[in-house]
This record gives sequence, C-alpha cells and structure tokens, in this order.
Amino acid sequence: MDNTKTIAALAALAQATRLETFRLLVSNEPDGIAAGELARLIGVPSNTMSAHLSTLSQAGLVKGERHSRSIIYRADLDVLRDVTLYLLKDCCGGNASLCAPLIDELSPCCPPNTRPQVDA
Amino acid sequence: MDNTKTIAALAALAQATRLETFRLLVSNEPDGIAAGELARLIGVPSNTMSAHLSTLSQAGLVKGERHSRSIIYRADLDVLRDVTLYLLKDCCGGNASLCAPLIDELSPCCPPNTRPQVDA
DNA sequence: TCCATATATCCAGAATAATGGAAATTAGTT
DNA sequence: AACTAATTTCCATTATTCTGGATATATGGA
Repeated sequence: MDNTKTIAALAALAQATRLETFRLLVSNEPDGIAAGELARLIGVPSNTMSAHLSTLSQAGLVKGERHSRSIIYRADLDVLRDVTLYLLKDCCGGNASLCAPLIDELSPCCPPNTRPQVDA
Repeated sequence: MDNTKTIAALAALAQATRLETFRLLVSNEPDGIAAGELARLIGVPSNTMSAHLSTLSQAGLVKGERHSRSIIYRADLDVLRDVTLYLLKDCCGGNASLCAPLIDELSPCCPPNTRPQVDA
C-alpha cells in the first residue's frame, strides 16, 4: 500500500455519492447490487453512477461482474483494510509494536468471501 | 461520526501534501511540529502549508497551539479512529456483532496524550 | 515604537472533479 | 436480423480545489 494507492482510495470515498454507494455495497455483501439498481437506490442518473463506480473500481474498493445483462458490483474490503492499516501504521508514537497486535486482529476481520451472510 | 464529517476527514487526507503532513505529525506525536518547519520539511511555501493545515484542522485531524511565535501542530488521532470505525461499522455482512470486538480493541489503541514517546 | 519572525488571509489563475444529455456498446429475446 | 434492456463512453458545462504572490496579523525583542 503506497501513498498513491492510499490517496486514490481516500479520494474515492471522499464524495457523498460514492461513500453512500460503497457503504451500501458493504452492507450488501456478499450479494452485491447491480449498477442500475444502485443508481435508482441512490437517486442519480445511470451514467453518473457509472462514473462513480468506475472511480471506486479503479481504487480497488469495488469489483463488478457481469451477470447476464446486469453488472453486479460488490465491495472489496481488502483495500479498505489496507488503507486502515496504512493510516494506523505510524500510530502510537511511531512504535509499531504497540499497534501490531491490533493490526494483526484487524486483518482477519474482513477477509473477502468468507463473511457470514446475515441478510440481503 | 456522520457522513459529512467522514467525508471532510477523507477529503483532507486524500491529497499528497496533506497525507504526508498528517503522517509526519502522527509519527512525531506527542511533540508536534511548527507550521514553518512542516512547510520546510515537505517543501511547500508557508502559505500553501497554512492552507493545508487549515483543511486538516477543520477536519479535526490536527490541532494547532501557539508557542511563542510559532504554532505547533499535532495530530489528533481521535478522528482517524472514528473514521476507521465508521468505515468498518458495516463490515462483515452487516452483522456488527462480528466486528464489535475488533472495534472495541481499536478504540483504546490511540488515545491522545497517552502514547509512549519513542523519538522526536 | 520600530523591526524581525512566524503564520494566516486575500485573491486570482490553473488544474481537477462532478454532472448529465446523447450516443455507443454489450447481452439477451423473438 | 431487429428489438429491448443494462451499462458505459463521449463530451461539454459547471463547480471545486490547489497553488502561491502579495498583504495582513500576531508575537517577541531592542
């Protein structure tokens, strides 16, 4: 996780429509939501949503997979975890060893595709 | 932590100079660094640095305190922690109980003013 | 008070990002 | 092939952000 990737992820999330979209996708893991339905749910035109999804996708925060005519988007929590770790890395006075246990526990929290499905 | 505050914090960090500045301040806790020295270290004019510090400050990520003629800036990790929690809140399929233990452990990691000082 | 230092504010130009209409692409259906 | 549906790309307009010179404000010293 370098500076450039971190900035891309932070910038992708630092916009109302995209943050809302990402959080919606996070809470709809692992089912995902189609691009058109996202546009309808958030209340923006489909081309605007497409542009935002492209930004999120380029930052690695979401992945799209075609299912017949729709493209189902899903949140990818790996980058979110990496950004969190990157920002916390220098925490606690630069002494990483104090944060290491925390970071170790953060890592297994959200591995993709292994989360229990609670509801859709 | 609402959407607006989260976006402000993410946007503040989603810029190369500010991310670098913030990380520098994080690793220099709890001593802090004067505005002018930050400008010199990062390599930007003082008024540009001042504008960036203002953005970080408005997002609650740094605090400035005047010491004689200088204003010493320090990272405030509370907001960083809150943003992290906000982003992780919907993790794990929307089942907060799975993330709650993690979140509980994240909270005491970086309380301000209680971090051990390793070096300046 | 006068001067030097440190930081912030004002302002304007340049760069970047957001938005959405129109058209193009991709996939399924008949 | 012709048609519909879903999504994306193209493009131009508008809005926002970044940057830094010039100026203003605040502090301490002579």
